[in-house]
Amino acid sequence: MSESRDPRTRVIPEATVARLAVYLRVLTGLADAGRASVSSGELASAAGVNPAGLRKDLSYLGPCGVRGVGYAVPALRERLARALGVEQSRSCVLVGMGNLGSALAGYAGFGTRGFSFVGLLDADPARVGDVVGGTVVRPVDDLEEVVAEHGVTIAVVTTPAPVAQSVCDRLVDAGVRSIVNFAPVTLQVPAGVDVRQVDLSVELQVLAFLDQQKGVQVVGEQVVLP
Amino acid sequence: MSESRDPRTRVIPEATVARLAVYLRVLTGLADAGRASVSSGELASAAGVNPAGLRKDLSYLGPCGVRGVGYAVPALRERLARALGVEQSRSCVLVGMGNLGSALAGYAGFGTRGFSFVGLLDADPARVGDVVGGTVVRPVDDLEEVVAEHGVTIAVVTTPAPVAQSVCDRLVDAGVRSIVNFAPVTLQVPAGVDVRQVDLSVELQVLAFLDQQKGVQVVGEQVVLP
DNA sequence: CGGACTTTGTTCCGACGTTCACAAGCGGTT
DNA sequence: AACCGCTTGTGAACGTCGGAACAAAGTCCG
Repeated sequence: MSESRDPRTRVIPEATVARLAVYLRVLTGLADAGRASVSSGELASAAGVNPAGLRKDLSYLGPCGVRGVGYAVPALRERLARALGVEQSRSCVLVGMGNLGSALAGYAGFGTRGFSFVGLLDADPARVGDVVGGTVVRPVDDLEEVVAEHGVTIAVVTTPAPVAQSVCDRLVDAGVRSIVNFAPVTLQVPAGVDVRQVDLSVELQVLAFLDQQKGVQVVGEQVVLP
Repeated sequence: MSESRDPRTRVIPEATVARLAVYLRVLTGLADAGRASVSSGELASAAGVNPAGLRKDLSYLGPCGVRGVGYAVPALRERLARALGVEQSRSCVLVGMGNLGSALAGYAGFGTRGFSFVGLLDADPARVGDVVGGTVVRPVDDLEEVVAEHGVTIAVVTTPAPVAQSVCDRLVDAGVRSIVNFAPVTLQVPAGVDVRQVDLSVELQVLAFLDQQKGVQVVGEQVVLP
């Protein structure tokens, strides 16, 4: 139940993992530009974080820089990719080929970031057979088959909200252990399954709140607090 | 520069604000179902959080429940909407009408959640003039005009990565203070402007990392940590 | 009318994350 | 070969966040 205190197993905080992914993106850009090395200050600036925090994040992977010089771009890039588990491409399925699903499936950037959609599923027969991003859309009934076929463990849900939970249940039963959910519902999953919720409405409402706070200070427009 | 310590102004943590938006979504569903009251336990279960944490979140708004009974659904819903600043609809602009931008602009759910896209902008002349979700797409050159026209303070960026920063700069110059960015780049903004980054690649990579960790525990496959 | 049960609101505490500041180490230079 | 400047890596303090236990308060029932 409790995590082992094994000092050899460095536990990496989830917040750090998310930032490592950002560093990896920045490093890929630097590598494409032909840069050989970077300092923590420059990397931190490009990633929008504190330099000391960045160094601490990287230190979870063990020493990977050279003092007085900085970090070797290609080596650090590969090390981050290995730590994140995207060294070789990982297979994903995407359920729900509406506008949003089609947009995600057609985005070429995932291939270069270590992910490939091996299954695109939709319940609408009119959409089945379409080719999006080089993959053919299959009926949602093939869900279990596709997951088993490729040993998929990661799924993206872009279905309408009312069916998201049932799709999620089927995915979990089929063996999927990690889900990104774009439907505006909170998915109920058993322990051991990770869900990351992406909800534009929530993002907008957080901004609206911050905006409102700023509005009081900047504009001076009266805002009645009950 | 520093926040005022005014005891009347309850400072609400950003993490709490994000959860309040989730509670609001759940409450709207309950209201549509005709429910009159809810307990913190039921709300917390539906939102996927701890009941005690939920009560603490709500307590930032002041007492809003009845002991021994629970929370009145319509009253709490309205109170949350007011706290988040989405009591009346807020105007937003969306820049970049590719697949993703079109998907977001066409999603009807934002209207019911207090947001309306009063401006849809794209650099491609072939897309200008299209009607998405009832709004006509205008050239990106109209950006400053549209923002000023409606007093827009919130923007959504769904452009290709290379132009996201320049679009962001123009938005900020035009007066936008809150931005949701879907482009896979870290936007540089002056102080006082809030950016919320949404990056599916990052979400997937975090899941890949967690997935990999689970794989070590379950499968027992050796993973060499240098 | 009083007591007991239910549910909220609050307080306390432990853990986590972030930041600052300093020591350690490497390269370049004289 | 030794020194100096630069950058990494780490240790410690601070603030924040999340969870659990407890007290307050209102309702329902006998």
